[in-house]
Amino acid sequence: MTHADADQPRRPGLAERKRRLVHEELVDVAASLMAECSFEETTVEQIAAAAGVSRRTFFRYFASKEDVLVQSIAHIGAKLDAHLAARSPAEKPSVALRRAFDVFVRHPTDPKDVRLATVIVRTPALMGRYLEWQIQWRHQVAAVIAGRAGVDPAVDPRPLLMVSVAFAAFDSAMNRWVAGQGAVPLEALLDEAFTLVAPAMDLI
Amino acid sequence: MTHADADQPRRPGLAERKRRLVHEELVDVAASLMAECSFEETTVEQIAAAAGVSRRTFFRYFASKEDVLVQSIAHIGAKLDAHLAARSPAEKPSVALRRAFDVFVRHPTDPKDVRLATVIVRTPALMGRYLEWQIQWRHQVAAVIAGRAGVDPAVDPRPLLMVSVAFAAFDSAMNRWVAGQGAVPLEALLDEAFTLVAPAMDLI
DNA sequence: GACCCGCACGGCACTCGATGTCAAAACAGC
DNA sequence: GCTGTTTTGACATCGAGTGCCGTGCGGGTC
Repeated sequence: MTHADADQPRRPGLAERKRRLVHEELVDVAASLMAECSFEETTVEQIAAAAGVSRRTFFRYFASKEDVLVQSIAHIGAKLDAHLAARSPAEKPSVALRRAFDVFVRHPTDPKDVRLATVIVRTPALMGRYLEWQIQWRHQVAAVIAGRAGVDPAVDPRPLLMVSVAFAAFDSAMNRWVAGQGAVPLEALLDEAFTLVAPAMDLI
Repeated sequence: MTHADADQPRRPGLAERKRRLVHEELVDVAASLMAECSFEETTVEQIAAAAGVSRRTFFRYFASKEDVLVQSIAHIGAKLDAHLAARSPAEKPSVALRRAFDVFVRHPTDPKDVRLATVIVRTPALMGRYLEWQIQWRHQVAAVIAGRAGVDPAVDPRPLLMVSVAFAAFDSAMNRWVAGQGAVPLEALLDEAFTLVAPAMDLI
């Protein structure tokens, strides 16, 4: 690690802060290596060595090689349902859903986010893992939508369908965002995509 | 293999027919084993042994363990764009897309299809691989949609968005289909889902 | 029938991702 | 400085996936 451990080790506990540092370093090193070479060509051995830890330690921080990059997005997506639940039930679903996806936009745009998204989008294996997470989110968010409409998501297909359309819009925006290398703000792309498919999000 | 090689070895060539037989056997055995136990617990060793071939031969038929099940769907999905291209350009996109997805419905319903879909849907790793394929299809089908509307899919986000909505409807129908174990015909579920989101498929 | 060519198969060895085990090291609190 | 807990690294193991080579089988030629 670095030498910057000499400031106040007070608040979050020193061990915890070190752990976060190693975590961050692994993500950064991995994204860097995979941006240069491909995901497949980059081995866990290389990532661990570049971060200054052993291969075994790598797997104590991440369950799989894919997780090094996907976990960053995964923990953001886990907050989606909470953000949707915080919106007023009076809002139209299309508006509430659009606002819930603001959890993914950062101000100002972090170049590392663009790099991360780029590597994921162009690597089928990583996209696969990301989409696995998306399925979980879909059901969670659909449960919230069903709740505010007072229907049962197990028998009524509309909540999940509405949410799936929202994710289709999100993926469209994300793809255009990385295609333009982050030049066009993600917010604008989200607005455009969500507006186009809004009718299919207001099924209830 | 079996002893049933004594009929006319005329048309497709004997070697080719033997190869198809082994291919089919591997898919069937794999789906059966993975339906009993889980996908992860089932090893390639077991599948190969149950099919009467070596582990090495298994990988000459399938590039990966996931492919044993996903490849069956993959080769169907590869025909999607062709079926869409065969529709009249006068049709509304929502109708043309709905009809294109008829490539996935089989008459009568094959119980093996339901089993296959069930294993895939409930196994995250397999869903991931399936969704990787879906991304390819999305772009192919979007190219056809863009072509019939005379727009450039590289700059206009609408074709891909329309197709993504169609796949959201398809996935919804597929999920309900396996949830009901094939009792409700896939056609009816597709009709219902496509009707609900039709407005978002007629963007051009 | 003998020979040869092509091809699919099996066996072996190897890389790499992923996991369990264990001993040494780093840390926290006393 | 000592002790109990946690973290780490080294080793071993398993399964997925791949390259290489020898072999057996079918088909074609003389």
